[in-house]
Amino acid sequence: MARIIIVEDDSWMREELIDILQKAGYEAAAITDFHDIAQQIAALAPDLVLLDINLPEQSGFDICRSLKSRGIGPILILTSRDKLQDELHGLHLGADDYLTKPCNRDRLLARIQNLLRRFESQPGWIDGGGFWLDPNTFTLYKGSQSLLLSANEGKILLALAQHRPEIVTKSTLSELLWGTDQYIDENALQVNLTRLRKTLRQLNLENQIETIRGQGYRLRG
Amino acid sequence: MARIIIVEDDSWMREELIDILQKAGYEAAAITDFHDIAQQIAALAPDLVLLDINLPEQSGFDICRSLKSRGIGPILILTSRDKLQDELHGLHLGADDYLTKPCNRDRLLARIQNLLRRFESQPGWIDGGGFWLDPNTFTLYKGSQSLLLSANEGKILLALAQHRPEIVTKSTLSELLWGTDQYIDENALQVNLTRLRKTLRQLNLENQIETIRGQGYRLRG
DNA sequence: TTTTTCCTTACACCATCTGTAAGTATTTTT
DNA sequence: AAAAATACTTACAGATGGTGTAAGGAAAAA
Repeated sequence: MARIIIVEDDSWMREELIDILQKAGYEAAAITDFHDIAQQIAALAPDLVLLDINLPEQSGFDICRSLKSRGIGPILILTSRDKLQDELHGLHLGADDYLTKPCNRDRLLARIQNLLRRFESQPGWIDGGGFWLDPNTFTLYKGSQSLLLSANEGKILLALAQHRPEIVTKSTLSELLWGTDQYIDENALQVNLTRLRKTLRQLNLENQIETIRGQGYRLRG
Repeated sequence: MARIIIVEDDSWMREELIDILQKAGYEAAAITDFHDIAQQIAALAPDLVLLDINLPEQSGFDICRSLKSRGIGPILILTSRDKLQDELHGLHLGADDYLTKPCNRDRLLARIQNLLRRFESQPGWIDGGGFWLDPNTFTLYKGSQSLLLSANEGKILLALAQHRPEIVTKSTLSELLWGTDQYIDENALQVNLTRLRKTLRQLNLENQIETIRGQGYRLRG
């Protein structure tokens, strides 16, 4: 059974977490000495780390990075809701998932289960049919070739790949790019589609994106 | 095994190079379509580019510059001209080393091995003292903040962090940026140092880089 | 003080990304 | 078949960011 190491300075919360996890069948333990945290965790070789981002001595972010630099993971970050926006949004700090406190028991277990499963066999790439897409860097792979997409190209293609082979409406894409489903200027979206198609053609990916007239687009396959 | 892409218009030479490299255990392939060369190479994501500077259609110099601007490298220039001016020109354009034709087999392989070692990508994060640096993406982390460095900034900071707290000479940095230890234009290096320091200041990292007068720079800590 | 070394700022060039505009092509409807 | 609606493409221009050059200022050493 998976071993989970908890880093949490609030002792009540700590005991609570250990209890929940052990009852769920995990091997759970907590760090109580907050010196050289990364070192300790590394020695314990956990299958998952539960890390509170608000620690007294050392920044949770630094610990997270230190762990990742040692190849340890996955890491599930615990944070209060108000700090989430500021600190975690769009940040590549190496954490694999995050959870806002106070946390619901079921949600916590779901996240952990998900994360453990993901870490077993998840390459971090999305299958687009005839190609692969790295959702973090927007790098497109086909065979031995690769290509870096622009931000707009990446967002569109990722949405299409995630919903493949279903239709993604134009208003959905519009909201993705400009944060509004107002969908005022449809031409801008079309231009971006043209550019994406042109880019795909560089890897000999022809006719991947199908137009559904009056609705939106979808990825073949 | 490392993938090497060859750009050489002389078909005999091309086959010869492929043969040598493949027998040496490399994955070697050549560009045969001399249209949009930089684009092709970029898509192939090579570990090293072997570039003949005398090409029929497009100037090898232009290709070299284009590749470097996309962060592709290292580049080993092949030249039959033995004009020193041209070669220095090439190196200053971003080539990482050069070789005169006709080339000795052993020397070619030695240069390649050397270059590949120099450009090996590293895993994980480098501890810079008050910050962390991702050596692959040149992302700078401090606490909850992160920042993407430019190519030059990243190269310099990475070198400093790797040798911390030792001194990195200016000629070393010059070679890192422009592929030559000639250290011709020291001002360009200083400007890049200024820019790096300014960028570090954005994360409240003051006085991290110390100047060792007459020698070079080093990272405090 | 004088000289050497280092730092900073402003400028110009280039590449990339992106939305706008205008015209073309395709499909649907009448 | 013609008209209308929808989708596509191309060219242009503004914005942004990275870079080397040039020139002058600042700091340290002689």
